[in-house]
Amino acid sequence: MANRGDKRESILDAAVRVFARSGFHHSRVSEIAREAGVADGTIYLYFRHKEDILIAIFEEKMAGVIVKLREELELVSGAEARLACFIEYHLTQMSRNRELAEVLQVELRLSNKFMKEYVPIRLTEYLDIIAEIVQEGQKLGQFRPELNPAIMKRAIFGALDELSMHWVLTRGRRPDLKVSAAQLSDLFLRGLRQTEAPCIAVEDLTSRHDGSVPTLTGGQT
Amino acid sequence: MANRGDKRESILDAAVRVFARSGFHHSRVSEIAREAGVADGTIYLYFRHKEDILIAIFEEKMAGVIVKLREELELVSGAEARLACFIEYHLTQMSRNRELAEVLQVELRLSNKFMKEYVPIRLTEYLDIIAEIVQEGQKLGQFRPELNPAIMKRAIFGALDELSMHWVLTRGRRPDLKVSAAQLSDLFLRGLRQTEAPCIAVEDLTSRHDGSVPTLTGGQT
Amino acid sequence: MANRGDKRESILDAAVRVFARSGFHHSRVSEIAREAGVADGTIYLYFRHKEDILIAIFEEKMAGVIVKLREELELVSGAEARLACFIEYHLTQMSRNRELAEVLQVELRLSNKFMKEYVPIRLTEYLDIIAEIVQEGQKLGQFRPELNPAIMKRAIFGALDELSMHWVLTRGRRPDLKVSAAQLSDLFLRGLRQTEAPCIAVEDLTSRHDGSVPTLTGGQT
Amino acid sequence: MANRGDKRESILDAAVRVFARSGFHHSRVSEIAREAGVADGTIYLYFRHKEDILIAIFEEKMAGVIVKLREELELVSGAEARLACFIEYHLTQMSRNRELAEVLQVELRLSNKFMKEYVPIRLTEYLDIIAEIVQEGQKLGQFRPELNPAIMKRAIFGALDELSMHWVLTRGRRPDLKVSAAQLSDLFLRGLRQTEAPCIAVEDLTSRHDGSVPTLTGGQT
DNA sequence: CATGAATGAGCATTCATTCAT
DNA sequence: CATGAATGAATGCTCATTCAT
Repeated sequence: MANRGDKRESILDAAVRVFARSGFHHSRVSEIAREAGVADGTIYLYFRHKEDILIAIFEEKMAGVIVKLREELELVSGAEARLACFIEYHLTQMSRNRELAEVLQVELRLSNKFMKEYVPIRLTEYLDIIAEIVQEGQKLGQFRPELNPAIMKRAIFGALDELSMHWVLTRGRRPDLKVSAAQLSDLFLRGLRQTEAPCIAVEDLTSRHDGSVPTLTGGQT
Repeated sequence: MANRGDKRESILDAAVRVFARSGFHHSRVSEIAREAGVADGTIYLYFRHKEDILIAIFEEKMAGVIVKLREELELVSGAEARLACFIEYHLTQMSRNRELAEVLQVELRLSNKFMKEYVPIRLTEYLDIIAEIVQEGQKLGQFRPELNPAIMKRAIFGALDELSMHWVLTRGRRPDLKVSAAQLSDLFLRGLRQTEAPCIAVEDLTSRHDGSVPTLTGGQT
Repeated sequence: MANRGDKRESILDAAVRVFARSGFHHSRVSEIAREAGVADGTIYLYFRHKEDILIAIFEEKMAGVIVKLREELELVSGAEARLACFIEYHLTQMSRNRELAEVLQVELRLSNKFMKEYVPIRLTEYLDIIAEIVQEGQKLGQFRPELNPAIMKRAIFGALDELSMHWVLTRGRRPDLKVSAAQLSDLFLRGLRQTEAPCIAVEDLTSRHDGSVPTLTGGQT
Repeated sequence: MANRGDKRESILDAAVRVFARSGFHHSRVSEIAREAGVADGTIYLYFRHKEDILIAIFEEKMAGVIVKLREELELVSGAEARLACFIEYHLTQMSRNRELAEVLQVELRLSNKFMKEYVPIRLTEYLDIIAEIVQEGQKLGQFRPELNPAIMKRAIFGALDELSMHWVLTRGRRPDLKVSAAQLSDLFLRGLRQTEAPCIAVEDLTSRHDGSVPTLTGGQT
């Protein structure tokens, strides 16, 4: 524990373990302190309150996830492949680190501050990666231009998140996330994809819902 | 307030107002009691804990939603139209009752008991309606049989839920849910739909992920 | 349950069982009501409050005890034999009815009202029986006149009560109350008894403590 | 209030005053805190529950009483004189500190935990001092060997306790404890004492109760 | 007399946070 | 920087008792 960063880090790591073990609300700050090997008061030199730790876990871990995610995406070319890569990466993270997944999926959502006050910079960044991929696909003519990337990013993230949540909350034999990833990729890629020879049915459908032309972004971002 | 049901109902209604106004954690049981016009103790004749009220709100309101949803679905024929109907119905509910939406989307998730101990019967039922529609489409040859309904239901619900959450949490000008519904319908229907003449690309995609044949349900239900 | 007396009686009996089982503080009035087969409110037609039941148990049961005790004492003649009879009778009651003994020895003392507000008519009566025996012995020249019956009655009752309490609170193999009775009789009779030829030592002792003559009643009654 | 011990002590002293004034059940923890000049929470750094304070008062004060009692007993020689000393000491304590006596005699007994869960180490120690004196007297041939010290200690303590309780609960002119002490000493010493020339009557009495020889200890300790 | 739904007073305890050292 | 003893706000829930029927 040579420098400031290390102590902060050890508190965060301790918190992940404690939160995963006891849940956020039942975790005592003093327990995190003990687990981290520091005094109670020391924690307040690095974090403003208990929920700050939770949010810091999210920010810090998400930052790492995003960096690695971008690296993965670099290795793949084409919007389709990249989206599939994103989906698989997201779900793969779950099984990589059970404790962290538990904290990010469940405990984080139990925090008032996170849900209501916090502006999730990293989450926005994460979602925007999806939007970027969608836009890239649209630019290259692979994905349909009439689909609003701001809505697509939430649809795709929502699907991933729901499946992740289900996986984390499942006791006993968990669903195979490989299969889930394959299915979601299949579903979303087909949904997004530009049909070489657009069928009449598609046009009908689109018009049936809002009667508007491809630029139906609805102002959402 | 003639009978038992009425008193219970008035407590639930009061709770929705109070929870939406102050948030679950900051709501005092005594405030709910005052708002409902009963004594504090009376609440405990109908509910075991404060969180019980929250869960009852969910169960009760969902039960109503499900009944009306099924009625709506009766009016529409064909898996495609029914899925579109479902999606629109889900998002439409949000704007119908802001207070209730706030409670169900945000406050409910802040409850430990709900997230961890509660077995969400109504939610399961709700999700299964999606699965039924998907299966119906598969049976009729409209939707691709290789897609696992148990995964699809979560993907679709997750997307709806994420967009709902975003809508509820947005301060200021909210996204147009009509547009969101249209986009989601478009996305998912295309994703699910059986292409008359399956393109080679699709087969490639499927095989790329798991190399298996259409029945990749992965044992998930 | 033909008449008023019966219902009152059944409530008292139920209360003894419930108090012995759960302790006074943990016993719910509603539980006593259920056990007695009456409605909660009915109890308040016969008793003013919960502690009233406890005190009524004491009064009622003591009344019976006193009646039978007096009958027993009638059969014996002589102050010495009567005191021995009293002692044995008191301790014998314990093992007769475990539940009642538990309630009278332990639960009753846990009641604020009993300890502080209640004027224990029956207990006074009970104690006075001891005093009467002592006075009888003094009148007949069997017991020493310098001993104050008002103090003796408390000394003897206190000894009996402490041994009873110990017996009730003992888990496992309980002390043999027959032996205790024999020892107490031996102790107190010797202590009270007029020695034909008073030894010098006794006079020394008495004078050592207060230097007064035999009539040291100290005004206590 | 320089150190830890002082703070604990001031809480105990405050508690004695508050308990004596309002009774244990009606005393608020916050009132004790105010009286002691500490925060409510501070009390829980030194005691686990409210009842813990009560029990600590007993343990702590009894420890002091026992120490001083042993000192007093050192000054006196002979089992007889020592028993008389014990009796006088016990009753003298009452009038020394009215508040403490009130708490130890009345409030303490109103505590469920004290009566049922607590193992009274100090009380046992206190009782055993009586037993030791009795045994000493028996060894020296002053007290009758057939009397079981384990029963005697409870008889003597019970008598003292009953007289103490009566004294504490008496409103108005209280009995003179000096007189009570003298009477009890007289009673018990005569009861215990070995008669130089045992009268026939005594043997009769002993045999009347159990027909056994002097070793009737009944296994009690 | 009997009921039992409704009442509402009452408070110990926890634990995040602070700050003097 | 680090400590950890001290703080004190904050409230859900129980259950004896009532009283309209």
